[in-house]
Parts: sequence; C-alpha cells; structure tokens
Amino acid sequence: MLTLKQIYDNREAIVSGLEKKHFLDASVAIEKVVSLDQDRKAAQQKRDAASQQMNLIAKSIGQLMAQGKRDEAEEAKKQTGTLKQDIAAYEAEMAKAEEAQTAILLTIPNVPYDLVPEGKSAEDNLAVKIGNFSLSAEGDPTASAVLQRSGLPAEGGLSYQGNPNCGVALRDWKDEWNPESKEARLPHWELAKKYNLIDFDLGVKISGAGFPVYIGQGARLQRALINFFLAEANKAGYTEIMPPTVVNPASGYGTGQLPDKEGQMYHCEVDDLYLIPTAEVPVTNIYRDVIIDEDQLPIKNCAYTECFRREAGSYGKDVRGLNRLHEFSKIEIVRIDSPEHSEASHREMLDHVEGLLKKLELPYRILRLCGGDMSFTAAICYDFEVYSEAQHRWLEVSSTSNFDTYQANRLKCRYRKAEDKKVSLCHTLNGSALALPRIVAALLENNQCEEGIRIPKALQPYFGADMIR
RNA sequence: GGAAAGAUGGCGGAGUGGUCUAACGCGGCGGUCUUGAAAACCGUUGAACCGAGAGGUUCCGGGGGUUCGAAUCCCUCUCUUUCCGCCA
Repeated sequence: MLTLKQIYDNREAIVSGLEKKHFLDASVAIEKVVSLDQDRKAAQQKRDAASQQMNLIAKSIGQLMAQGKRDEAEEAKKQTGTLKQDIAAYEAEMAKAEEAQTAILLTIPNVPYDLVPEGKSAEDNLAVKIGNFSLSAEGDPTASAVLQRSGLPAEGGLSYQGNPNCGVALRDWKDEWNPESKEARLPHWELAKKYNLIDFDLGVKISGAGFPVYIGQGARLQRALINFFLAEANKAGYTEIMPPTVVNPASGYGTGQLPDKEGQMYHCEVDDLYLIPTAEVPVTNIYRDVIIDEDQLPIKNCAYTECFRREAGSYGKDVRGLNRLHEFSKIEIVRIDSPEHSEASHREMLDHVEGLLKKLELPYRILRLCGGDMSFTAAICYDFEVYSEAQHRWLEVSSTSNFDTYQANRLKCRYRKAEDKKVSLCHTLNGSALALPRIVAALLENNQCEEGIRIPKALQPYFGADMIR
C-alpha cells in the first residue's frame, strides 16, 4: 500500500509511475484518496475538540463528586449528552472516510522505479544479461529472433555451445529448432520416465494433476538441490528459517496475497488457514507489526518450503511436466533493509541468484520486467530464466524484487534510525533462490547424453554421484 | 475433544469505576563518579493521528455495550497457557 506521505510529496511522479504500470485512471484514484484524507482530517479535528471538552467535563465531575458538590455535578452531566452524540458522529465520519480511502489504496499498485522499462507484456521485458551461453551465428533467423527478444546486441553468430563441463556435445541452434533433427533431445517428462525419476500419473492417483511423485534418483535430486541452495544461502550470510507452511488470514493480508489473490491459494476453511504459495509469506510476516533497530539491518533470511498454488486457468504445453505445478519446492531469500541500502541489497541478491545458475552451469538470462509484466507489489523486479533445450524455451526460475515501502506499509514493518531514533518504514525484498521444478527440467534436458544425465560439478557432492543412469 | 485460568509498554509484572499522565523491576539511552570499565547514584524512555506552534486526540488482545467517566463492569469473538483425553 502506498503511504499518504508518498502521495502528498510526489503526486505527479506517482501518477505517471502508475501509468507505466498500466493502472488506469491513476490520477482519479489519487485525487479521491486525497479528498478522502481531507475529509478524515476535518472530522478528526472536530472529534478531537469534542473529546477534549468531554474529558474536561468528566474530570470536573469527578472533582465535584469528591468535594460533595452533588448538584453542580448533576448540572455538568447535562452538558455531556449532545457532546457524546457529536463524538460518535465524527468518529463514524472518520471511519467512513478512512475505510473508503483504504479500499482505494488497496487497488493501487506499487509505483515502479525509473529504471523499469515501459511495456505491456512479457514481450517488452528487457534482457540485461545472458550467461552460460555463447552467442555467434549469423544469418540464422531463429537465432536472431531469440537475440532480439533477449534485447541483447547481436554480435557474431548464435550457437548454444552446450555445456562443456557437463560433457554435452556442441550443437547448433538450427538443429535444435529443426523438427527433422534426428538428435532431437527428449523433454524432461520423457527423461523422467526413461530414468524413473518422476511419476506424474502416480501423483494424479494420490492427489491430482500438478502433484508429481519424485522417486529414487529423482527424489535424491530434489534433496540435493534443496541442500545445495540452502548451503549457498547460508554461505552468503542468510539465516535459515523453517516456517509453518500454513498461515492465518492476517499474514495473507500482510504480504498482499489477500484480499485479491484469494483464489490462487489453497484454503483450509474449517480452520481458516491458507497453504502458502511461497515462503515469502511466513518469513516476511515475522516482521509484521515490528520496529527493528537500524543496526539489525539488513535482515537476511532464507527458507526452504513447499509452495502451493492453485493456478487455475492455464492448459496445454505450457503446463506439461514440471513447468507448472500445484506443489513445488522452493528456496526463498528475504531481506528487510533501510531505504538507503535496499538497492545495494537487491544487487547482492541478484548476484547470489546468478551465482547459483553459474554453478549449476545452466544457460540463463536475466530480465528486467517492464511495467506491465511486474507484480502488483513490486517497485522493480528481475526474472531469471533458464533455457530448456528440448522445449526450446526459457523457463522462469526466479523472480527477485524490491518492494520499496509498499509491502512494509501494509505489514507495519518499521525501523528505528540509530541517529535520531525516528521510526520509518523498511524496504522489503525477496527472491527465489531457487524454485526447483524448472531447474530440474533444464538440468535433465540440457545435460542428457548417451550414458545418462550429467550432474553439474557443484551439485555432485550433494547428489552423491556424477550422473543419473 | 473436555475443564480451568488468562491476554497490560521492548520484556517481566501491579492495577478491579475518577489525580492511570499505567506503580515497581529488568532492559535501552543520557549523565555523575573513574585513567578506563564495573558497581552505585541521578535523569530519561512507546506508537499512530490532528495542529504553523502551544498543545490536543486515540491506543491496556479484537469488536460491541453500561456510565458524566472504563485497563477496571457486562456481552461477544480471537488467541494463549495449564490439566485431562488422543497422538508422531
């Protein structure tokens, strides 16, 4: 939620920022918020004055009673009748204005930073970096298209060199795109079957579509990745948290899943608890209604949890295999920081996530999301995507965002400055580091070779073998 | 699931209708003393909102009620603790 101070201080910048996020009628909404605030202030001034008078009378009655001046006390009592009604009326006025104001504020998304590119959809995201990829191939229309979409300058030709450390044969993009290619690679759902790693049908039997059963080496790979990601986060100074995976409504409101995204969460109605869609929810809500001393910042937490998403309304190849699940494992990193330092924190988080992808030797790109594709609450967001060879597409594996004070305002997460002891809102940040399923998909697809599936070196100690056979 | 007790400031904890502007203790901050530290002593110590300021209003788990006046009385909801039952 935006603060009134933000709105008063930078009204025009906020309106134009909201337009970048494609929030319609921004100026109308802001206008309404301001006028409701004026209403509230006017009502409060009247209420405060009436309350003060009331308090004075009540006090004097007490004194008169103590002095035994019963008649005078009775006389004073008579004055309170209308005052009491007035106070109630003013308070109702205040509450009404405040309620209406909050209702509007909840519909207003966060204002994107200047760095956020203009744009409506995923097409307009700006690729800022590409890694573990070798680009060079002239005159290849597909390759050029990919490059263009990535937003990177097309220098030289384009060919994905495969992954030398994993023993993957060099291979041309053209081959990959050619349906005639005899060497076409298997998609991960076929590899999962071939090596008996994941049983999707069994998941359907036990729970339903989107709940895979990991078996044997497949299960071991999950555990290896979880341990690897947690170990890396710990090395980077994040404190490991193991939170509950169900939360109460207050937590849902705190991080913004409620009220508008209610349908995306599983809800245990009997107890009014929600299954978490991400560890962000419980881990960030630790700091709900908390004032943190500045010297405690930045707070750096990480957590592995299962994540649950109902994700209704998408079908087809986009959701095949591991691409989109109702339950999946994710390691999340969460930071609470001061406004002055949050940008540096965000950069460190991006470096951390990128480091993981480097160590996993997966081809990746980093996108700065455009205004239209960003989440409601983010001020700036970078997505990390890995390239899936067999599916010929980029798979999102991390979203790393700075929410500025937007989330903190709703959470009432504040910090006390060391210098002047003043209290102000924190910045909150979080990112996936990383979500497992699509990492697994890319690892399987990109590292397949005749002998089996190579495990990247960094992961081998956790997996306990260098190959899935 | 049954029964009982409880929810007060950063923490512990008193307060059962009017000087509550919430005692007292711990912690924090500032100071005295000290070469420095500890101890002792003195002072100070929350948040939100309104107001140019002086100052004012609200907040004792949430909501409602009684009263001129509520932390205190009543209703209701939520949560916690303890005991019993069940249980990895």
